[in-house]
Amino acid sequence: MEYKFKEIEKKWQAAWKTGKVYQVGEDETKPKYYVLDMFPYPSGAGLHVGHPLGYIASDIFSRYKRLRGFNVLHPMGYDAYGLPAEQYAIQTGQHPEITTRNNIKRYREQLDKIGFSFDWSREVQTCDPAYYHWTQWAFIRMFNSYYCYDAQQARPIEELKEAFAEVGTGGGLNVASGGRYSFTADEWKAMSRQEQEEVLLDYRLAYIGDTMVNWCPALGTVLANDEVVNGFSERGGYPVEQKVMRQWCLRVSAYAQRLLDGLETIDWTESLKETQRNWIGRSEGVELRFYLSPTLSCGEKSFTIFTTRADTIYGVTFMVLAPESELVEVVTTPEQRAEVESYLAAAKKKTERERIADRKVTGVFSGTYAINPMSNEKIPIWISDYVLAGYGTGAIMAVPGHDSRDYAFARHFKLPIIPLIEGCDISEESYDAKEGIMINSPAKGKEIPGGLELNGLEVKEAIARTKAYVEEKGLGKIKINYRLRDAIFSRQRYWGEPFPVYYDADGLPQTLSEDKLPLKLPAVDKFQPTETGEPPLGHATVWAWDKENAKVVETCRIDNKNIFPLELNTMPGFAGSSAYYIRYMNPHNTKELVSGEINRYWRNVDLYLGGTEHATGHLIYSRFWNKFLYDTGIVCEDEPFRKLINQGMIQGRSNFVYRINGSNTFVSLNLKDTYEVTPLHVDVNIVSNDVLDIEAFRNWNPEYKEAEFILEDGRYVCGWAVEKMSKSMFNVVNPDKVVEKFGADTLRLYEMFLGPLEQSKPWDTNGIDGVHRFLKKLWALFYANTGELLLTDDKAEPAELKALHKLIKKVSYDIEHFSFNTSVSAFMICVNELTSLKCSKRAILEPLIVVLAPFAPHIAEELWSIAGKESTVCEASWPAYDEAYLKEDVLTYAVSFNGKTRFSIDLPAEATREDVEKAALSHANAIKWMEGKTPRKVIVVPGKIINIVIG
RNA sequence: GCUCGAAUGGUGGAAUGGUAGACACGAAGGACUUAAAAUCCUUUGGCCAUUGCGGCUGUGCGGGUUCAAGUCCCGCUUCGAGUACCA
Repeated sequence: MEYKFKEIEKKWQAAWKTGKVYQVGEDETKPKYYVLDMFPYPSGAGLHVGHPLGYIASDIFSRYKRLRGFNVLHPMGYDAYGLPAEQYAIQTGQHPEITTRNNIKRYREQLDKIGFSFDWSREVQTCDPAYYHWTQWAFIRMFNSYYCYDAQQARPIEELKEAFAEVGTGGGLNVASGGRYSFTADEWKAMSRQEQEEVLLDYRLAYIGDTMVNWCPALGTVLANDEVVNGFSERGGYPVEQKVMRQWCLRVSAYAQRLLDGLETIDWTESLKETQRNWIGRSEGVELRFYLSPTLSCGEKSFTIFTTRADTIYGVTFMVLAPESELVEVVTTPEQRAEVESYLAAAKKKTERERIADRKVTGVFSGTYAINPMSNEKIPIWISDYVLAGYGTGAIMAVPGHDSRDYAFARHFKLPIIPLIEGCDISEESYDAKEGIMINSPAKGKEIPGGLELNGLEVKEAIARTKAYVEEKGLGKIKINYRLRDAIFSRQRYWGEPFPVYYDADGLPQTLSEDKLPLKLPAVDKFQPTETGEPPLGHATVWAWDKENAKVVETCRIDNKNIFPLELNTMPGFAGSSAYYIRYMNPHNTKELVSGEINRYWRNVDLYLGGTEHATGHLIYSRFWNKFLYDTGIVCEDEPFRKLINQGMIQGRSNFVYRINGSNTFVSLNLKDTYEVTPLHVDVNIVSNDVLDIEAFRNWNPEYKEAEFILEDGRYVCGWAVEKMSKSMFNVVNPDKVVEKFGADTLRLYEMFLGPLEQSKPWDTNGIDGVHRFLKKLWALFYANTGELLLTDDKAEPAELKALHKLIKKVSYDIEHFSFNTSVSAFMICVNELTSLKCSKRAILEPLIVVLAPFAPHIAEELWSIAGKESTVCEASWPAYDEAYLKEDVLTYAVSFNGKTRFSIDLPAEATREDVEKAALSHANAIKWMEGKTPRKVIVVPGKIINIVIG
C-alpha cells in the first residue's frame, strides 16, 4: 500500500483539532515547560519556507518535552500592529484592520498545514482591545513609577513626591532622571501643581519630554534607535533626520545595569549577549571638572567632561564641545561669535546621515580657554560636530596623541600633539592602545609641587592612579556611562495602541484610570497626517475624554470644561510585543494581565526561538518591560527568556537561464560560454534539480512562448546563486507548494535536515527527495507493495534492537542539543538497517514511531493507529534506551605506530586494557613491525585505536 | 576601525583530541520494465595502482603543542554578522 500523505495529514490535523489534543492547563502534577516562538507580523506576502524553520524546531522540542512528561505551554499569536498594513491603507484606503484580519487568516491556513502542536485557544493578537488593554495598563503603571537606584527597582511615584517634600533633590536621593532639576524641599513645596507635574515627568518611567528624536519625514513618524539603520528607516529605507520633539519615552536607561547583569543569568548565545552588551555600552571613567579662564562674566566658572582615559590628562591640548551643547552660548567670545554662529548654522543643516557620510574634519574656536586641573595649563575650547551632545556631558578633553578622532582634528587645525607613552610613534597616526609606559606626565620642567606623577607607570595603573587622585582632590568623580538611551515611545501613526492619556486644562498629561481600559482605537476615514500636521488620530471625530462620565466623546465638545483632548500619538510596534509571553499564560483573564497563581506556575519562557534581528530591539524592550513588572510584583521572574536560540535565516536560491543576446534562444549552463548571453532570473518553481521544465517556462511568461533552447544531454541546465528570498528574484518557495507535493512531514524533516538550526542557509529543494524517500521506506516496513500488513509480534533480534537503541540514544541527545539535522540522519540510518534486516516487528517499530513523532507527527500518528493503539502518539512516553543492546561482541582496533595506522585487529569486547595491549604487541612482533624495539608507551582508546609509541 | 562567528568533496553537511568526509543530494554504471515512473544494487575527495591486495595525499594559509590536530595554541588570508565619531 502506498504512503498517502495527503489523506493522512488531513485526517490527523482534523483529529487533533476536534480532540483539543494540544490544549493545556496548569497541572501541578507535572513539571511545566514553556516553549515560545517569536510571534510573526502577518504580512501580505504570506509565509515562505524560511518562516516555519524556527516553528518546526520549537514544535519538535515541545512534542519531545510532552513525551518526556512535561506540561508544555506552546502558544502562538500575531504581532498585528505595524507599518505595512498602514502604508497599504494610505495607498488603497482599505482599513488596516481588514488587511490584518485577511493576512492572519492566510497565515493560519498555512501554519495549520504544517501540523504544529500550538495551543490555539491561547492565541493573542496585539491589535485586539482585550489584549492591548494590558499594554495600556502597563504604560499607566510605568507612568506612575520612578526608578530608585538604591533599591534597584521601580517604585511608586507617590514615594518620590513625599521625598521631594521632605528633602528636595539633595538629601542623597539616588534615582533615575533626566537630570534637569535641582531643588530643596521648600522650593518643591512652593511650586505650583503644574510646575511639580513638569518636574515629575523628569522622573517617571514613562514620560513625555523634549528629546532629540529620529524623525522620518517619508513615514511621517519618529523611530526608535533600533528602527534606524545607517541613517535610514528599517522599514522602507527612507532617510531619517535628527530633530527635537516632544515625545513619550520609556526610561529604559534606568535599567541599564540590571539589563547588563541579567545577561549573566540566562542561557543565550555569547554573540547575542555581546550584541546586547555593546548596545548597553557600559563604560567606566571619570567626570572631570575644568575651570574656565578667564572666569566668564555670566558667572559660569567650570564645566564637566567624561573620559575613560584619565591617564592622558597631561596630553590634553584642546577641549571640544558638541554644537548642541548649552555651553557653546556661554563660552563664545564676542570676537568669535560670528564664526561660531555660522558654524552652528551649517552643522544644524546637516542630517545625521550626511554627518556620518562625509566625515570631514570641521570645527571652530570659541575664544575661551579652560584650565587643565593637573597641569594648570591654559587649553583652547573648540566646537565641533564630532562630539555628540547625547553622550557623556557633550564635552570632551582632546588628547590627540592617543585618540584617532582628536588626532585628525589636531592635524587639521594644527594644534599640538603630545606623546604620552614610551616609544609610541605618532607621526602618522595616534596611538590608541591602552598599553605601554607613561612619559611626559607631567613633562620635564612642568611639574607642580604635590601634583600627580604618572611617569613610568603602566597605562592601566596610571588610569587607576588618576581616578583615585581625582576623587581624593575633589576634581571630579568616578562615573559609569551607558550608551543605552531611553526608548522613544510615540509614533505619529494610526495603526497602533492609543495612549490612555488625555491633556488637562493646564496641558498636562493625565492617565485614564485603569478600570476604564481598554481605550479603543477610534475610527478614522483617512490614514495620513491631518492638514495641521497632527497624527492620523487627529481625523477622529470621537476622540476626547469626558472626565466626569469617564468615556470617549466627540472632539467638538472640547470647549466643555470637563472634556479634554486625548493623546493623538499611538504606541510603537514593540509595545505590544514586550509582554505577550506573559499574556499567553492567562490570555482570557479580564481582571489582570496574568493571575499571580498562574504566573507562579508558568513562571517564564524556558525556550525562546527567533531571529537575531531582534537583538537590540524586542529582546531589550521585553527584558526591560519584564523587569518593571517584576519590580511591581506582577510577575515572579526577573528575566523573561531563560534560554534563547536564534534560528538562521533561510536565503533564496535563485535559478538563471541564459538568453543569447538579441535573440529568444536560451543556452544551457555549460554551453553558455561560447555565446554572448544575458542571465535572467527564472522562477525556481519551474526548475527541478537545476533542470528547467521547458514547457512550464514557455507558459510562464508570454514573452517566452516561442523560445528556442540549446540543450546539453537533452536537458536545459540552469545556473544558480544564493540571494535574499524575494519576489523580484523569483526564488520564493511557498511552504504550501512543498506540502502539496511531498506532505508536511517531509517539509518538517527536510527543513531540519538542511543544516544546523542556527546557521543561515539557502533553501534548496534539490535534496527533498531523499527525505521523502525515507518516509516511504518507513511506510514499507509496515505495508508491502501488495497492501499486506507486515507488522508481527515476533521477538526482536539483537541486530534489530541495536539499530533501535542506537537511534533512541542519538535522537535523545540531539534534541536536547538542538541538533535536529543529525537526528534526521539517524532516522535514515535506522530505517535503512531495519529494511535490510526485513524487520517489521512491533517491539522495534512502536518505539521508533514514538521517537519519530516530534519530527513527523502525522505519519507517526497514522502508524501508531495502524499498530492498533487506541490513544494518540502524543500520549505515549519517550522510550528509554539500553546501553546493553549497543555493546559490540568484537571491537576492531586500528593499531598505529607513532600515530601512523599500520593494521587492525579484532578483539572481544570484554577484553581489558592489558589484554588489548598485549595482543597488539604480540601481533606487531609477529609481523615484524617492532623490529626488536621496545615500545615507549601504548595508548589504548577503547573500541577505536591502539597507538604504540616507539623509538 | 572595533566585536563576534565561520572556512571540510561537485552540493548541503557529519566527526566528546583518537581510522576525516556519517547521512543526503547530484553524478556514473547496473537490475526490474515494451517504455516511463517508482524501487533496488554498485561506485563516487584527489593522485598512483587496479590480474590482486594496496600506496600516497588531503579539512583556507604559515608555524607550534601532542604518541595522535578538522578539533587546542600563536600569526595571517578570505567570507559573513553586529556595531560605529560613545571620548
